[in-house]
Amino acid sequence: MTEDKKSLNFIEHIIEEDLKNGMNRDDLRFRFPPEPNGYLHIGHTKAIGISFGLGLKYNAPVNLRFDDTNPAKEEQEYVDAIKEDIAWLGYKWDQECYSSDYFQQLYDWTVQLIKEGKAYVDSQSAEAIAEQKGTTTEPGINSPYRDRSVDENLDLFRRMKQCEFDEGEHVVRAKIDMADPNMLMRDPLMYRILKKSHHRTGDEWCIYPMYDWTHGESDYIENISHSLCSLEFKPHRKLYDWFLDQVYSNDIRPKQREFARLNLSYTIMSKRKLLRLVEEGIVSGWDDPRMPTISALRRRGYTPASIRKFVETVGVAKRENVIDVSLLEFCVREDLNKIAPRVMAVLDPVKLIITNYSEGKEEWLEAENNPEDETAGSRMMPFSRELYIEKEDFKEEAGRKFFRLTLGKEVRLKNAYIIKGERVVKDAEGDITEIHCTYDPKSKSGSGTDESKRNVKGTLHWVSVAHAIPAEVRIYDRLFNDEAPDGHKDRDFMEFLNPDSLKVITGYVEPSLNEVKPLDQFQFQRLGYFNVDPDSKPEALVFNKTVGLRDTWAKVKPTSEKQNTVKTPQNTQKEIPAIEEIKRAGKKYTNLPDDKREILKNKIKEAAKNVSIEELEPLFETAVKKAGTRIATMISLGVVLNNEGIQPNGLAKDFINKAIEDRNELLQNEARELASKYSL
RNA sequence: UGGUCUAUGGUGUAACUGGCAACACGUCUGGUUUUGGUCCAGAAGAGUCUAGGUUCGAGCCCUAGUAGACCAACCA
Repeated sequence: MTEDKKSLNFIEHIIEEDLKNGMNRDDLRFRFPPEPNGYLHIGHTKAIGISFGLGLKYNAPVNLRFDDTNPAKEEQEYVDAIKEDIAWLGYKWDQECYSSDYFQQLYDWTVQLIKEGKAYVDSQSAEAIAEQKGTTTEPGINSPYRDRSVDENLDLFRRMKQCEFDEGEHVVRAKIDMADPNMLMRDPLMYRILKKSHHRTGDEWCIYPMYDWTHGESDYIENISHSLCSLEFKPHRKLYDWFLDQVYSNDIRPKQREFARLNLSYTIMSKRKLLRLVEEGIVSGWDDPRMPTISALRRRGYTPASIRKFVETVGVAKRENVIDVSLLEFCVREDLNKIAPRVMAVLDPVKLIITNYSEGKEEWLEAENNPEDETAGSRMMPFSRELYIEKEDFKEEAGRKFFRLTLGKEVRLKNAYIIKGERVVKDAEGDITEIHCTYDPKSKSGSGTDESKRNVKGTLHWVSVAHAIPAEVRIYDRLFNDEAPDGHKDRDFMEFLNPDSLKVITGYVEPSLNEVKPLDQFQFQRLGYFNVDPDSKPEALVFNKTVGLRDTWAKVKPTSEKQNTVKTPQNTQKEIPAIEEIKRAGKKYTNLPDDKREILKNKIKEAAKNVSIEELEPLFETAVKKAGTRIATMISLGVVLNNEGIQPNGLAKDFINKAIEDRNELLQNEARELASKYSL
């Protein structure tokens, strides 16, 4: 427990503080409260990771609570999917709860509030109520029903429950304050009539409690100590506390705290928008591997561990954030690198013929399954005269940086022999149909000869034409071309769809893959991580590309050689005006140790090259106050004068003269130097 | 035209009650390597939104700005 050196996030600080102030460690309890109205996505994993992570850290129970107060949107199907996803992620909940379990308790509490004059039945239309609500800048006005008698309220509320009224005829409201600057406090709705069948309570109820009235009370009922949610619920906290005050006696008092939700670049998280992708057939379903849903990630080959690592790495804070997908990709690669067996697959084949290898001969060569895992063992791979290699791995002529096969150059076929490119056969269009090469029989991998250990620059993967299994391979790219597809006010996110987000090709995989099962994961060597799609059948294999290997070659490749690479955003350095740079530097100048000061001084000089004396002048005045700014300004002045070849006068001259009197030695020196140079 | 929240390298998160800004990803070198992967070593990159103030000393405290987010669903 104490060896946990990692710094705490702000929520953990709050908990530590509570513990220090006397809260019992055993009273810690958390919850994850999804509404079962859709599938969980990567954004939810943050909330899941926070609450369940806290549970793990403090060895505290975490409830899974379905916030099912709106039968119009919720379905059992989603409940099941959510449970499956959370379990798959590897988290264990303590109790499985439902807000609907508390409907009776909530009803009873409402009766109590009505009796205390803190709630009333309003019989106006939704429009009228909205109109009276006021705006953010003007207070609302009281409902004409606000002062109904307790008895009348009680009677109406009872009859609402008996389903004597139609939807919209009456609602129950809390009597708080129609002038509160927080709109949520202006007599918020507690109940509405909904004549819908609920996935758990059926037709038992026709009045359903609203979120605000339900959430805090549910936390209270379950003895939740810390109720964590995303930032948009911040304004709800006041109401959360108000409702809690009405029923609170002296038990654990739940605390709502809010964190910033997760945003991922190049994707969208809104359930509504994701639904649109599904309904309009842009994707094949909620688990289309291009979707950000957990089920899609699972199908695509992401591992639970990688997602948990991702959430942990992303951290928890209160400011808006956009996480780059490259971090998610890093997390899967890191995990898969350790566990995914290596195999060979050629996805864009060209035939390679070894002319000095006997026709009809075949050899079975040993190949290790995972260099990162000694226990993974090895397998045998068939080798023969005709192989497939990647088109990309051959060029008739290439520069020194191309480590792959060219005419007259040697490369190694991984786990096999060293070969040398001899000639190419082309079709009528001039496209290469065959590459002919010769091999060095003494160079067989693992044979122990000197030749077998010889190092050549390049190593290629390959499969034997006669033995390879054709397979469908689905290659995914990001669904959107824009970093924040739904971040544009005047443009629909659908405009940013990437037309090339899915490519289906036929590849050739080594024969050891003939017995794969859905979701098995592999590294196709030199290409990336792939898994077996549930659509796969023994006679028709289907693979998904989870993520490519980190590819430093792709970056140095001349653009003409690149194909279909997606433009990634450049790491643009923030542009800071030179004068701004000088001001900033000055601010810190005197606080720095000598060696750092020297670096800073050079920076100032560099910046000053782009500054004119006019731009510098305003600094003379502000410089009077701060020693650091004075000296930065002085240094800049030297550069500027020199650049412009002018004599300092006016403000500049005064500044230099004053500086000679300054008690800061550094400044004095700079000033004296200038003074003597321009003989002032 | 109100209220609430937020502001630290390209991105994300740190910095215990004020003490010369750290970690991860990304980027760039070099080494190892029968994966242009992994691994190892190293580098560059911010002076903490702006302007003031308090202090011997401010990313942390105060004031005023600026920018962004959220808030007026019988949704959660």
